[in-house]
Amino acid sequence: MSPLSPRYSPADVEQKWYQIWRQKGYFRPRENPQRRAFAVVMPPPNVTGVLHLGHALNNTWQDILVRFHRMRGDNTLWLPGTDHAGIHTQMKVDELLRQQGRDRRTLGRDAFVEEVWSWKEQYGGRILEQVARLGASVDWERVRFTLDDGLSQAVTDVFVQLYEEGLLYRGDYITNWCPSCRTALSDIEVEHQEEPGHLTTLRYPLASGAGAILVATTRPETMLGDTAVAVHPDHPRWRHLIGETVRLPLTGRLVPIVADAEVDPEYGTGAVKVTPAHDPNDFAIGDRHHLERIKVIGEDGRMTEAAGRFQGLDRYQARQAVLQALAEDGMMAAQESISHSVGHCEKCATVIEPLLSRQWFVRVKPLAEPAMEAVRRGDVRFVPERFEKIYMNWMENIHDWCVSRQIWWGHRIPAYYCDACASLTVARTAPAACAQCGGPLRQDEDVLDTWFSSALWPFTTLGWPAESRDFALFYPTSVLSTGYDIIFYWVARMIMQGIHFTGQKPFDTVLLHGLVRDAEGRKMSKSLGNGVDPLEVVEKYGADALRVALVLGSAPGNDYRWSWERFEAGSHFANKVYNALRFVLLNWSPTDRVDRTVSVYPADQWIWTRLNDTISAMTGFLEEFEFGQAARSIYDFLWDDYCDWYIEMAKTRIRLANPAERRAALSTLVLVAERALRLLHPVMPFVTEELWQALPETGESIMLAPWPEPERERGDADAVEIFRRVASLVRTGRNLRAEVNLPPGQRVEFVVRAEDADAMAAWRQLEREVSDLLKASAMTWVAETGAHPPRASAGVCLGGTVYLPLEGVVDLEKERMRLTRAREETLREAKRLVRQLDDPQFLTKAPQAVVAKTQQAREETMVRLARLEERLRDLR
RNA sequence: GGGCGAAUAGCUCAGUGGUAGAGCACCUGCCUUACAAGCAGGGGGUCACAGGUUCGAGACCUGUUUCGCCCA
Repeated sequence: MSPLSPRYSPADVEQKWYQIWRQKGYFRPRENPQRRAFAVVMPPPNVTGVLHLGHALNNTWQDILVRFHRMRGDNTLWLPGTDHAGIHTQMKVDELLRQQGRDRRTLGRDAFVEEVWSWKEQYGGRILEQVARLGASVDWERVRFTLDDGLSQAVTDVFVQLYEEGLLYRGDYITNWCPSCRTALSDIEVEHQEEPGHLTTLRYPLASGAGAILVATTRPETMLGDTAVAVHPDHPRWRHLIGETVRLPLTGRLVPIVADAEVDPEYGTGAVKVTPAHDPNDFAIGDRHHLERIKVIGEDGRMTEAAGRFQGLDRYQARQAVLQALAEDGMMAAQESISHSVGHCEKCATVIEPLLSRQWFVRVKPLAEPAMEAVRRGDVRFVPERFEKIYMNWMENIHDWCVSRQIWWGHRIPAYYCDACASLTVARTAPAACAQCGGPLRQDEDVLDTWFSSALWPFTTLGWPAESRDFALFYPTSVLSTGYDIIFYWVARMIMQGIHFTGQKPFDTVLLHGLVRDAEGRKMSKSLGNGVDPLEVVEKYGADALRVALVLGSAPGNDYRWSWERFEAGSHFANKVYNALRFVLLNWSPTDRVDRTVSVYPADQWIWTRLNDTISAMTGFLEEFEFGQAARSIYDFLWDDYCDWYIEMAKTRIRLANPAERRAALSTLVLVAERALRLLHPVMPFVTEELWQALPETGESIMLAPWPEPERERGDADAVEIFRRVASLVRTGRNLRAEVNLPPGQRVEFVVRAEDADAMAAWRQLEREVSDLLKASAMTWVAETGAHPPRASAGVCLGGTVYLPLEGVVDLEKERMRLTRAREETLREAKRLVRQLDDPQFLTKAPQAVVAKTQQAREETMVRLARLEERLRDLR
């Protein structure tokens, strides 16, 4: 550090230290099995991603934890990596090809996958480079990618094992189909939104000609695929029609009216049209009644051949055309506007088409049970705790998981089909030929859901299923830090798969952060343009400022609103710390040696006591993942205690006193700062390293320095009392100066009257400091009985009265009003305390410490009241 | 329909049963040789509402209102 510039410039500092740390291997775990392990696997950002503030927040949390544990001597691993993001990446490369006038389909699968790989090589590592800019102390030798050989083999192994255990099956079911992405999705990849729509009532004439049955639908175009009408068996209006046949309008198909208890008799007309190929409920009804499944909408969202004259129309055009045709035939009975929930693809926002298709599913319930039990018995803990309920609630109502995706980028499903004998083989390595008939095999075209491989992340990254040293040392991992929005996608599945495959939970603690929003509380989105690139913040204010701003005033699980003001405040703090140390270093001469003996000077003992308290508080907060409060405690210590009080008091001895006193003050400044920087290091790694290295007699790196422990022998309770009195005196004196509008630089005389010997002794021990802090030209100390100036502005403080004797300046009327106000306030306070201490219930039931504290407060308040009244009498 | 959260200073938010806090904004005065990205002083609150538990509730319990989110 060059102490020349009065402004801290993070840009000069941050990149330098990160490179040094990385080169020297400080980010690597010590791999000492004797030490307690602390392992975190980074939630893999996807390779298409650009860093956003959510990543910055999450990585800051993880880095705080990891640096804290490393300093505590734990065998600490933070493993980074990225995720292949199947659909998302494929879309990205599709777009790229389109710009080049090329197309995935004409390119062919192998060539396309080659394209994606080369794209990944070019851009895939960028997000990790961005993470590095935040100061993340990850082990770069252990970077993983979900499509790495080892991880891919593990995915295949897992698939095969689940299949052999009967937990994985292939079948024809209604799936959430995205006509734009052209793939099936799992239930949770569908986002439901309330949207305006129409509920249309259709007239379905009975084949017998004896009237019609009315059915209500929000999706009239699917009527072309109807294969039944269903009513509740007890429905009063329609019950008598059960068993009759309906002649379906437009198609003329004859379909039965069936009874099904699942039909809600209250909804619509109480009768529903049944389209087993296009609705999950209708599919279930179709299953129960063995109905035909007719697909009238295809994978491209257009009407199929089965839709007859509507073939080729887009599903929304078809809706209009079908409605018009029905109206012309007099089959439209009514239409009303309604609001209903519509599913959208979370990737591209296209309306999801429930479609009958053949997919692979994981039977989840058997996996969910042990995963719930692990949380129930506290084996896996959620922070904040309330998310346990959300997890449990979802797990209890879990449905089978559709894991096949009709895309090319990802882990290809290890299932092989023989067209000759229609047999299916699921195998770890591709078989040469069909085991049944010796015929040729073709591999399943589909790949697995990206989350299927992400679910294995905590153990496959450590080498599983091989019996690796890392797995033995670091699994189960310690903390999984992520946003509450992916509890279902990822956290729940990791717990299920982890327990099922390794027999152990994947992590002890799930630490959840909230969403980062803009100043108006909106989610950040590209279309709104309300996000901010964290690197822009880093360039403007530094990574330390970004980190401390993200942490200060935030709490686990709560959303965070970002604003430039918060980042700016963070940079102000970095600058404050820099300047505090700059002051120390400017006064330190190269020949000085640090005096490590215990100083008995009250100011020194006071700052050590405050430091010790801060160490205890901060350690506790970090252990409980209360990063906001941890940051707050070191922030307050450095700014309020160290800068505003201690440095100001130390200046007295540095400037005036003899060499021994000067050395004691400077050594305390250095020693306390050294420890405070260590406390701050996990939150603000760069500025703390820079300053720590500049301090005399430190070490190789603050990263390797131990986490501070309280040093009680250096603190002292009496010193705290002395400081309380001194601070009260100084505040009161400054207040007087401000009341009479004295220019801050002007030196004036103060008279201080002590109410007893203790107060006098306390003040006199630090009288030089008091004099400096008050900018006094002279201090006159008088005893209770001593003479005091009648024509003076006066204020009551803890331990006595301060007088500012200024002939002609004192406005007696104003003085009386001020004192009267103070007396009234004090009187209210005194009454409250007296009332509380008169209550026998309080005296017997409240803890002794609270009673003692209240008694002390009462005594101090009563004395203060008496002195205010005395002063008011003086003014009469 | 079920569940979860939020409601605290003008704004954004911390707050772990014991005298209501921070940052920003606001008012007054200061470029006091660490820092104007700063210093000193100041104003500003029925802790959404109503009950309850407790010696004591912003915090715990019950209900209500408003807003947000998740699930179906």
